[in-house]
Amino acid sequence: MSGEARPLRADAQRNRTRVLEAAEAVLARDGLSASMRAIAQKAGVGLGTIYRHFPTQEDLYRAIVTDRTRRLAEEAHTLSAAEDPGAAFFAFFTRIVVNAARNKPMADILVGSGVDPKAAMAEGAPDMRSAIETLLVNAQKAGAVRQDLRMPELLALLAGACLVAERNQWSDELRDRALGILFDGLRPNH
Amino acid sequence: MSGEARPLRADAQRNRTRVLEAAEAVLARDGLSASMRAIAQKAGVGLGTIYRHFPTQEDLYRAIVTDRTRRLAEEAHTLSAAEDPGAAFFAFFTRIVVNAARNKPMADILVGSGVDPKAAMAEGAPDMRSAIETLLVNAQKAGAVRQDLRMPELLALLAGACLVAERNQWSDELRDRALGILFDGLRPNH
DNA sequence: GAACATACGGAACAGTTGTTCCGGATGTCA
DNA sequence: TGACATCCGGAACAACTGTTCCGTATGTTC
Repeated sequence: MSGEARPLRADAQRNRTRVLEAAEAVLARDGLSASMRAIAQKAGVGLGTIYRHFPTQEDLYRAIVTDRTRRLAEEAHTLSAAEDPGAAFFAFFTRIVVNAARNKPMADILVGSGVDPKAAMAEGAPDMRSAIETLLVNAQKAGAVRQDLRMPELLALLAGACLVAERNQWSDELRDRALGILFDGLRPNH
Repeated sequence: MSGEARPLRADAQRNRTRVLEAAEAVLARDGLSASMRAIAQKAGVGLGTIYRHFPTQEDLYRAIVTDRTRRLAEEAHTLSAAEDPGAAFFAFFTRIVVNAARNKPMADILVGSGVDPKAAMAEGAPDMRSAIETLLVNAQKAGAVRQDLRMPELLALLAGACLVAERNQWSDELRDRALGILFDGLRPNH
């Protein structure tokens, strides 16, 4: 119902993207416990400026997380079109974990809309969920993933991998070793 | 060097265990973000009383976490004596995860003495680490666990499982499904 | 039961946090 | 350039946090 919003003033536009960038950096570093003051400082901006653009901390965080999530969901679609189903599935799993290592809040989204109020933060979450589900189903049809694997346990394992990744600074090698073992468990034929 | 400390006054002794019990309960519920006030209230005790017994929040938390850790390490020894190596290994893995679901800080210990200052909290951590290592080596000798599995990735996978367990209230069924898949990855012969 | 060390409770302090508010600066448009 | 809506900065507020302090109460000892 709200018509076309008049374009932002130039400085407002500039500050908005500054805040977004700073928030992304600080969130990546501190996770969901990042403070508004830290973001304001990083952005070289006053506190009021942040609140002018994002009425609430949650609004700001959601803007970022939703964006990340959507981008990942797109990647999933690209992958499932380009590669063979098995490779696409495992590649995307890895992609999410790598992403989580650099974006602390990622894992919290995946644990799902559990008890934690901050967990149900991303509007893009359902998109990503369905993207994952598509990859899973296709990989199973192709025989690259065990038939008895279902979404709940897949998400649980994915979330676990992300949670570890966001806490430790894994070497690439360790990450690959751990994921390799996990992937062996996901494959059929034991 | 400090000689025998005179026994605590009766009420002091009573309050000390009250605090410990309350802290355990609150820590299990709120994790490492539990507040001293919450613990004091749960214990039916003043704030000063807590600080008399535990000079610092970290001291209190460490007392509990260290105790838990030691008990788990003992369990590991018992298991490795009683059961066959493979069963002992997987049983203990499961045991830790179940424990983590009820004791929020557990997982944070396992991620190791990383960046997080609160992670290096438990003095019993090395004990548990070596307990796990023993179980692993024995299970490998018995051929129940793949030979190329080493401690770093094992701890990573274990930590991941614990982190998920402490966040979601898993049904027992989901937990078993997820662990089942993970265990398949840990076994030899693919 | 008196005397004394010990321990208790909770107000008070210092540091966070998210959020609000408003005087003053700044971009925009005639 | 002038006039005005828009936007900015950061002090101030309220609600938290861990921690300190001290008047009071309580257990212990003779």
